[in-house]
Amino acid sequence: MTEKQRLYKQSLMKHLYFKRELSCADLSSYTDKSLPYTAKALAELMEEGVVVESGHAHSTGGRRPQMYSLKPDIMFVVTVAMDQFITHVGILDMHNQYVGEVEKLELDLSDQNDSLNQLAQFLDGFITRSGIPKEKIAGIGIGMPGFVDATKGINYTFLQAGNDSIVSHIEKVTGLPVQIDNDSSLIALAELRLGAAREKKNAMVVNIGWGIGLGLVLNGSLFRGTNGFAGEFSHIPLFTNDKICNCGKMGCLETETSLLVIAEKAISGLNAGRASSMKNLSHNKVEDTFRVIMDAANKGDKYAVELISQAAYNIGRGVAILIHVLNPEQIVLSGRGALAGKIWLAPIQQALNEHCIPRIAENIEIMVSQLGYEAERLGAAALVMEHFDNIRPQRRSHKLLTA
Amino acid sequence: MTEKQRLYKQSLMKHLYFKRELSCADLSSYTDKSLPYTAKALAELMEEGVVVESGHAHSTGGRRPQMYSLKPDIMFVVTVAMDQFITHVGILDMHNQYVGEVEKLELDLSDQNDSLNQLAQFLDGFITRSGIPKEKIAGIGIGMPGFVDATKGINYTFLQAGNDSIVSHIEKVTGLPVQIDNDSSLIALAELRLGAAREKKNAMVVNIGWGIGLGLVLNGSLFRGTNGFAGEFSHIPLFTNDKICNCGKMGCLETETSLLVIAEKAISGLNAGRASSMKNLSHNKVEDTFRVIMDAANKGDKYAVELISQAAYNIGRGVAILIHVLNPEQIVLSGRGALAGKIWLAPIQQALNEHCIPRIAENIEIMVSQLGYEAERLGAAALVMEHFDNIRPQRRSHKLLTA
DNA sequence: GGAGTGTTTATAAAATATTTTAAAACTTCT
DNA sequence: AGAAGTTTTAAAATATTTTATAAACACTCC
Repeated sequence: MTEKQRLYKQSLMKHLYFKRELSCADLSSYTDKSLPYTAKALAELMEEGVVVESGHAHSTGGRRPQMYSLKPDIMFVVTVAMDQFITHVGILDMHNQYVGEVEKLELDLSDQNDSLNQLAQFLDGFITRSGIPKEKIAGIGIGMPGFVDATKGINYTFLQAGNDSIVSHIEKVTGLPVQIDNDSSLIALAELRLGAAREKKNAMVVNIGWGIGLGLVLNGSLFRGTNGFAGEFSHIPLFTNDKICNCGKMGCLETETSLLVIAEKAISGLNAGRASSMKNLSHNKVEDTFRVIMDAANKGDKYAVELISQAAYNIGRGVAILIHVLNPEQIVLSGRGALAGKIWLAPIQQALNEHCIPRIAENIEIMVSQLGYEAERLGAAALVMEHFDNIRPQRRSHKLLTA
Repeated sequence: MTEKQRLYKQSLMKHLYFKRELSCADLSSYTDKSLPYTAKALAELMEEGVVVESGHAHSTGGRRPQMYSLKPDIMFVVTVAMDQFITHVGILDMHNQYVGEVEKLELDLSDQNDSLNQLAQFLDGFITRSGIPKEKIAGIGIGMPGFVDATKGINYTFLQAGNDSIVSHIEKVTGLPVQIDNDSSLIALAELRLGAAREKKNAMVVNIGWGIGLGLVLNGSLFRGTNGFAGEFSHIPLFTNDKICNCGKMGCLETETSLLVIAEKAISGLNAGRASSMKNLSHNKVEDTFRVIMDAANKGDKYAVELISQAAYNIGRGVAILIHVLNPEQIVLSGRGALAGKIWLAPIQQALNEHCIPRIAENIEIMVSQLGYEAERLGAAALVMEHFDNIRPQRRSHKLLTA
């Protein structure tokens, strides 16, 4: 088998991973190769035990197509979803089902000490504990907040690795191929391949969290810009307020819209005597504080709704800019904030009505993500599979395709 | 010769058009085909008289490559650059040299009457007068302001064509393939293929004119969004002023930055007694008024410089947003405004310093276009050639490749 | 200032990849 | 039951790359 054919088969596997189940004709048109040619490759993959038949699909007026899917245990992906304090690690099979438990690692990203090595060691141990042989692991996908240069494998904000890159350090420790990217981009990737943005060509995925992240789907694929920094939505200069952002500048979108800002406004508002059902908010436990605010808003607490609406409206102003510049067909709200769902939707829509030229906004679909907390984890796995058909061969165990 | 080979040769021609002169090895790597294969196609193109040898290039350490270029008169492109009042029409050969004179047509775009048909008839007459047989014309490229849907061939702002599209109407009258796009996008295309953004993967081309246009180069090609509306920079909601924009909304970038606004500010400032060397500004002749302001600024008139600087700074704020969202490697200033050159540069840079996260802005190259008024015309020609390797065959005369 | 070494381009022949064509096998619709 | 549409398979034809070899040139070393 030549390199080229191997690559083609990997590309088929990639499509089968993302779409779960496809006919030979589907694969042929996705890969732009002729039917007989993909049929041949598919037959080989079945011979190798990688692909299995999975029944027949409905007829569309002719012979019913034989469907194919990946054998779920032919390969696995390690997914790592980090936030500032906690890292979730899991293993997914080729049907995106968890194998074993998702484990938590308490890792303070802003702690400059030894976090990277801690992570690497933990991952190596986790893989060993799982009992899955490394030859069957396609790679490790990592999502983290911060300024991530995905091509260099570096995070300029967290986990400094000295001279080494994050990617190469973990690759050395685990012996497996590693991919990293910014959390918002991975959420967008998950939506693109497995979620609301499937089949969309241009979509904006807004990640409402401690900052306001953005993942861009342009021309049907994830867009990362020149250095992988694209989507720094949180720090666009949109206000003429005097609030200093933690990026050092003033007037960033984040200074009026992030969950942190909402929490702080709530606390100072209550202290100033605003009437509300909310109680016991604390600066220290932002996570809890925010949950309380969300719950109150869901129950109709007027002040809580007002706080969220203000933030949402301002996010909407930012989204209006995106719409004018990029003319997307869909906006997906995602992240912690979006879990509260539709409270965000109306004020954002309101802002779009006020700030968008009607013709450019009229057909845009605005929705809340269904993937929830799974988004980043699925995105991390998707990141590995996204590269599966053009990964450097020496980085992949040879046994994967001959097992 | 099969369809596929014909397409491949057309793709070679396209590359030769844009790069002017290439070696066989260059073409092979641009098109991702093997050297012997492109050598064979190239030999055929030479046989057909389409391609000629054009000397040897310098050696890069080995045998000097034979260079090839298109025979300039093998084919021609009609370029049409429209603004609100005047339309410039010309014919370019395969070396981007004008054949005959550029002709002007006074055509008021906002006049709903019969402008489209007038244009179509004028173009047909122009082509006939040129003496070039239609079989040798690859197509007509048209750039115009407004909301252009390039795939549908419609302009929602100007030149309504009833049930018909602009493209199909002109195709019917002239019998030639027609492409249209928004003026700012064409300027960006010209910069990408023939100007400052050659070899760049991500660039923003800002078109400073009666509005502030934007052309986006993303992943090495022109980005148009879902409906071809991408780049509506002029109407992003960036200010909380009360000025009503001609789009009907308030706070658009255009309300503080367009050349029209600068002219109006200048007039009212002078009426209010501001000291300046500028004289005789008039609301009616904005074109002249703006020229006077530019000249004054170039000569150091303090008020003129101040007016332009304010506008430029605000454009810079908008560009800062683009930089955060799209992480480009280059910003090109273009259009009428940029003809005044470097007066704009400093305030824009100033705004970026204030509003951009340093790491994301530090390597961005900001420059003034060298193409000047030629940009849109070259872009219109480039638009035709951009589609040359995937145009529907029935839309092209058969003689082009067998002449 | 030539001989040797390494690099790049050019071309022909051989090998392989890929598509086209055609026919068979199903399914649905009428 | 027959017509029309769709998938599947096999054989033939074509497209494309690989391999091998030669030619042209730059650079270094003596």
